Amino acid sequence: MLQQTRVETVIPYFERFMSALPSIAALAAASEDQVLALWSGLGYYSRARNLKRAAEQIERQHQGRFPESFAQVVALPGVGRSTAGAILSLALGQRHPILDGNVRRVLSRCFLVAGPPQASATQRQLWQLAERCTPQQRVAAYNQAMMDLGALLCGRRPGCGQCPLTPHCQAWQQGVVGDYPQPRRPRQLPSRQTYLLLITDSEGAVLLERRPPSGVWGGLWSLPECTLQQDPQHWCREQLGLDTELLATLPQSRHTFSHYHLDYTPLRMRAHPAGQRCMDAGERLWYNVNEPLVGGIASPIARLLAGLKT
DNA sequence: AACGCGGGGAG
DNA sequence: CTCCCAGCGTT
Repeated sequence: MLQQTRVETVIPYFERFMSALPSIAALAAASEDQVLALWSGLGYYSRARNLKRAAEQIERQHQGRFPESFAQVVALPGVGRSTAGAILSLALGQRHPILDGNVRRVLSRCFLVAGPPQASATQRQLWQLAERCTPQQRVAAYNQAMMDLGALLCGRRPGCGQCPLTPHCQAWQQGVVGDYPQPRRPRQLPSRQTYLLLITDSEGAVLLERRPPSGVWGGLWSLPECTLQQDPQHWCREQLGLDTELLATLPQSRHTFSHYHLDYTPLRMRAHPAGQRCMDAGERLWYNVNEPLVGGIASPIARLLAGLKT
């Protein structure tokens, strides 16, 4: 959960998740829908699918006991070098470096590591520094301290006056702390437009459909979409076999992903009871918005559904 | 080496 | 608005 996500954001999700699925066995046995429902709103949903796969792998390959070697831990789905190092150093005291956003910032400033942050040369240099700086003793305390330093003092507006590393920090000695690490080059995000169809039946249930297993919002439940060039009612008849009437056009909103903008216009539509064939192999369902989540729902979709609650 | 992958909080 | 967060997997 903490990959690319702030601690304060994670805490309530973590509490809820651990209450519902308190063990590796429970997670492995849970449905992907339940796991995604618990993850809904956190983003980067492949983490949730990988976490469940990791639990299954531990059950199958490690007899349900969490592995304790680096090679076995880093082989778990969704666990890379830094996460494996964090798990084994913090939980078991093993000597492994970590390199998250906090450590990257501290090391970049301390040792004047230039270059684009994502470039492999920069990465290699930072990992080498992380390895060389990691002590033989008290590794858990060291790694935790590096992350806390990056989070509390060595952030966007650094508090060098209180930092214990200033005697060693080259950026501070040269007065160039603000220049490190080098910022990512800003990218121009493309935008995509769509209608989101809020189709309700005579009982007020909303039609949801499952998104493909890969890509944005993979495996989550979402609303039917059609392009602005298509006629929504015609589209519903052709694609869903539903006779509909258009009730209202809601204001356009923008949802920004890490790599594009989604400009969506929600349409309130009512399905006429005549045609009800739109349940394709469990990939579509009529959802009562007053009931608990049936699976993962992305935040913008959840907000729209919440607007339908009675 | 570059890209895909969410959502939100802080400034 | 912009920036970036306890990064990883795929191509």
